[in-house]
Amino acid sequence: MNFSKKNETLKAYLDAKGMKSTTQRDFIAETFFKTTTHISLEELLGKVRKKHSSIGYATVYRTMKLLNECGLAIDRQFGDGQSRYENIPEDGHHDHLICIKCSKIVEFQNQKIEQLQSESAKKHGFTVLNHKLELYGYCPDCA
Amino acid sequence: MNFSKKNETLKAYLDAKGMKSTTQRDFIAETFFKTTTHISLEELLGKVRKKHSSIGYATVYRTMKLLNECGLAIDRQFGDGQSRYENIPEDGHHDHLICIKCSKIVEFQNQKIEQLQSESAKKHGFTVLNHKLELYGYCPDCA
DNA sequence: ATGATAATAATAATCATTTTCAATTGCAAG
DNA sequence: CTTGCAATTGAAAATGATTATTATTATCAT
Repeated sequence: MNFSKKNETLKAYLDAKGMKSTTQRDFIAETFFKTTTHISLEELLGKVRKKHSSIGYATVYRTMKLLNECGLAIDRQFGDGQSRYENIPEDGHHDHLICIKCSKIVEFQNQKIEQLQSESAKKHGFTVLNHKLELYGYCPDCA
Repeated sequence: MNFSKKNETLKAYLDAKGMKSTTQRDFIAETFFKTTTHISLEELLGKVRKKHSSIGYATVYRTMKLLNECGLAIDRQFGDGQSRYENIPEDGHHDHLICIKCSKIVEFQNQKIEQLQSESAKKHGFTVLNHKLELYGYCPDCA
């Protein structure tokens, strides 16, 4: 996989802030870009440590905060007490079903909903760039 | 104000779980039902203690968790490290159009979207109690 | 290579939320 | 109306995620 565009964005952001590119930052970012779901910091650290076993918690936290700031990661809270970061997918946006009992998260897509959102927005003269749809309830196991 | 319907829902939920109705629970719920914004646990405790000064943190946390579980409160996280709860208005749920430039917020409702949400949820075996839909973009003035 | 500066890993500290537990309360059967 | 017992409570301790600290190490322009 090639993340040259994302890497470019990150590098530009670091430059602009007078920050440096490091082995750890690059590897954490690279690892994150390969993910497809909303990964928790702990899970990400696990993946990262398979190659670089000495990378610490704080570095992952700091790096993900950076990626969020430069628009490469979306910070999401699903109410289970953990922050998760979502890699911005190449193939479009997905919405979430969240179990309020066991915190299970299921992704789904519904093109019609997206379409209706655009209509509602247009009705109020809004130009929508981004949206967030979360449905809360009980999953099959907790119903 | 009269919250008989909400109180009924809460009582039914407690009954079904073999839980009891208590002075503290009732008062915390009543206090919460009067709120109109996203109140933090700490703020709610403050309001509650004006009348019942000895009610503890844990009881407020436990009660709000209950209200969330039976669909009477929406748990919201704004990324500031605190949980907030939103009281569900009597006249139905509102979705939000949010301007990323001037922060204007417009509420809207779309019955078809709600319907499609139910369908998506059912497809995954979820029972949805509440939802959150936020559309981010530019309002007419900022477009 | 050197030096100034930023970044890191490990650790401790912080802060919101949960759990624990002894004391209290609600409720239903008698 | 009392009694008995399970559920609930408040206070304090514990937990768990996140952040700050600090000595050490890595980066990069010179």
